[in-house]
Amino acid sequence: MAYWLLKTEPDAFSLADLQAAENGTTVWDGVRNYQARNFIRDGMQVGDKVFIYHSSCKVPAIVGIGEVTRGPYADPTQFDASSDYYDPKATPESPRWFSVDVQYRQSFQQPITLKAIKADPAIAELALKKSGRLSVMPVSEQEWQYLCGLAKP
DNA sequence: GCCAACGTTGGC
DNA sequence: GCCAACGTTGGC
Repeated sequence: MAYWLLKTEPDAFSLADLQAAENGTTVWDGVRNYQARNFIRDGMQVGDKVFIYHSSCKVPAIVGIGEVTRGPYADPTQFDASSDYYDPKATPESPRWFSVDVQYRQSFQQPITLKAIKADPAIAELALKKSGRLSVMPVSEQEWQYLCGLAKP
């Protein structure tokens, strides 16, 4: 079992939207970055825990937790010509992009803000601090436990 | 809305 | 295979 951080823009899809979705579950589609794709395709497994991070908003923060409940599998939007995420070079035989299903687990009473994360030397190695633009990134078990402690003081 | 960081594309 | 141009991300 591994731990991850997934970014989402709350204006487009928030943790509350995940909670409200059917079965509290959504397809995490539209990842179009190779490094992020590799983490999904080669690293993610059913049962993995994910932090949900809100980006491009007033208070960027880790706001809660979800769990991988299916996948990884080929991102269906890459084959959909009407989708913003359509990729004409992808085929079902050799898909280029991958998705997982993510199910809602919990919302933090106290979100862990990017400001707090940046100011905390205990998590200096967190990928979020180092590679600001990656939308899927691994989190170590130590980082996971530490951050959960911050969220529920 | 600005701009820095950085990934991707395409000409050579 | 290099690298300049370009586009996107995302904090502020």
